[in-house]
Amino acid sequence: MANQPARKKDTGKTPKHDAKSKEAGTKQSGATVVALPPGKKHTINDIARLANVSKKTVSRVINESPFVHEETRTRINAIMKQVGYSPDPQARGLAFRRSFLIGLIYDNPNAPYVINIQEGALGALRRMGYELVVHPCDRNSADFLADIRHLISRQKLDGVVLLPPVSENAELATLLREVNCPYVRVISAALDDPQNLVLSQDRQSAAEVADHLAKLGHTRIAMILGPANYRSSHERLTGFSEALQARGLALPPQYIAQGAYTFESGATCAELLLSLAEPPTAIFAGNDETAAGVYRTAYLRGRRIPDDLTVIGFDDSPLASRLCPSLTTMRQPIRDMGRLAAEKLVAKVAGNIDPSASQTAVIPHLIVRESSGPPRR
Amino acid sequence: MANQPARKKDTGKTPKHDAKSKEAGTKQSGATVVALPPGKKHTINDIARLANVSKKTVSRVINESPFVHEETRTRINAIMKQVGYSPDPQARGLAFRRSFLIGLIYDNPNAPYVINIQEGALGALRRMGYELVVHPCDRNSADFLADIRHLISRQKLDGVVLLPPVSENAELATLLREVNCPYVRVISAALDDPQNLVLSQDRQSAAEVADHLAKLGHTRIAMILGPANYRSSHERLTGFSEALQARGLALPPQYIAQGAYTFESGATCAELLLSLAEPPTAIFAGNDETAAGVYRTAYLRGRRIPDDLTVIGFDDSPLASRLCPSLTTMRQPIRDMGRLAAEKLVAKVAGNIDPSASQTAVIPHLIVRESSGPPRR
DNA sequence: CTGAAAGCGCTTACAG
DNA sequence: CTGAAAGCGCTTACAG
Repeated sequence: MANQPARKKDTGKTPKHDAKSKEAGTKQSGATVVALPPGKKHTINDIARLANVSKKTVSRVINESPFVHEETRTRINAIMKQVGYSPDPQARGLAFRRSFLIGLIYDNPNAPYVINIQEGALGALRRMGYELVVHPCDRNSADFLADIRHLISRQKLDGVVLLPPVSENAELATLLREVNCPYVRVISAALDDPQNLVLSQDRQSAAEVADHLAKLGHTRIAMILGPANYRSSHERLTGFSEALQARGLALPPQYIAQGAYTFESGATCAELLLSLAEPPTAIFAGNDETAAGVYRTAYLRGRRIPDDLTVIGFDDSPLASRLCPSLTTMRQPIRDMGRLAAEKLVAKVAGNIDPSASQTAVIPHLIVRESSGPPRR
Repeated sequence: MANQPARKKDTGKTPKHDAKSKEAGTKQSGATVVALPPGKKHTINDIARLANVSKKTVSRVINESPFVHEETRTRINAIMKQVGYSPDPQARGLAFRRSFLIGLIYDNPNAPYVINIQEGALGALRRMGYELVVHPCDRNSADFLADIRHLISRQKLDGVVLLPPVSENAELATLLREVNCPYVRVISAALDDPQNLVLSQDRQSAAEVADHLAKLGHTRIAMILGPANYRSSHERLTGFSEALQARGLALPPQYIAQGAYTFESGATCAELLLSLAEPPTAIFAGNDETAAGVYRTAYLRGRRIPDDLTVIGFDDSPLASRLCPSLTTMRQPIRDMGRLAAEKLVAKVAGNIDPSASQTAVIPHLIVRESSGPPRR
């Protein structure tokens, strides 16, 4: 690399700027000026002057317009890189009438879930020149919708990602369509146009749990549900009970407990289930939090997991591997879902509705740990 | 309230606009026009026209300038409220040469910690008209500093909040001072000017743990440290050992294990400690994750908590109450720390260095649960 | 392929 | 206490 032949030395081009000399100020010496008063950023005008073109041409390079001479483009790009120029997002947004801001709207899913979605989305958004505005909210608040409407108009969000359970809110989706705000819903059932969804495949996942339990030889199998108004709860129940049935097993009503995806509800429901005359030998908890609640009850009652009771979770949250015994659970590729949602949303914002991305779904799989085993004879 | 006398009805003021009729377009009928073409937001010009003042006066009201007639202010505020006007942050930022964006920079603290800080900060920032830009990073990456420098200049961040462990990074602090970016470090030791800190009081907290163990009657007490290059690890050790000493108890070297604030390190260190000829009867794990690792080892070795072994954590993360037995731990008011950091930072950005806020520290306290008890005789 | 003019929605000096 | 002009850093039509 160091001793490349100096070719094209005879091109006849004069790379020096024929300094227009107006406005060029102190910088019209031969050498390219890089330094700037501290705290001062280069602007598009600086680049234009350095490159000896109009700011419009620089703008074209920034926005990757095809109508720029290859040589010009290369030169301008080099200069921008050299001085460390990056266009001001605010000025850009103002002129574009766009914000390059994507909202992340969520209510109450657990912390690891939010963090993972967030980091997945952030990675993708940064690459594409967007930033993320996180917006925790309360879907039961009276001004839930007004609050979000205000956020969107105030910040001129280019789009929003919705996490369950707010992703299931039909009114919110309607509002977003009304105000013409592109959105992607991370959700467990196809409640919308595929282009607005990232699907989490809860039904298939629950079926995998059923399969695992069936293979272990369990016949007295119970399930703890999530909140009745959570779609994922419904999906998991359907997938689980259908798969059991397909394997000749039943999920009788007394083995279905109404939980709430919480630790406390898991403990309470397990209490109920383990008090039955014929208690189940396996419990599919709605999620990992619920499973921890089941552990709690088993602990208090002196039931050993998995010898006396098999427990399965859902999420593979950090909690799952910290419990003793470690928890068998379904792993959701949550980070990927965040990334996918971001990519899909930006594609929509940019106007390319990629049909291949239309059926965005993600494949979870079972992580078998210590909490599941064959039923005691 | 409902039947207040209608006073001031004889003020003689005509609230109607003597429409200047130029530019007033179609809206010059008597009634105030609120509706707008869908997707179109009101601008400062709309408000000015509706209020029959210059946009500068509206600007003064927005920015709470004292130089506005009270009557004028009231009228303009009413109009803004009525049409649901809020100034465009991008235009505002561009003109102000400020972004109203605060960065949250963190590397690797656990998810609940980040979420709580985030929501605490967000609550405060929103009230003050700022938004939060979250920025997960990798402090071991080669371009760690360049990455952050770039983020700040690209987004023109008005300030940043630093979370441990990056808050302890001296180079980063130096960089921030160089580029003249206000910052607040959430940190466990006063490594900086008080106005740049929110202190987490790790030393006092660890002392409280020592006190609890002493009162229970433990004499063979061990501690698992965090990473050597984490300041909090040092603080907790100092606070713990000094407090033990003050109570006539020792923390001999063989009872000090080098952990890493992780589940795995907790398990490994516990293995070591419990293999000693005279194993400790109590272990102060560096944090809750580490405590979970201790639980794991105790579980595998058939040691019962708290009968055979007392375990104390630090953080009161969600994990603490989910473990069986539930974990005695120090609760840090993390949400408050996020709020405080945001408030402090904005005060600095706005130029008021509130001296009363200079010693911002937060008071943790011990949550006694099931994992601590007297030593077995 | 390139540029001069006008504008995005707000603000800062500068006048009154 | 109030306003007309110019500008923040970028873009969109509109011309060449």
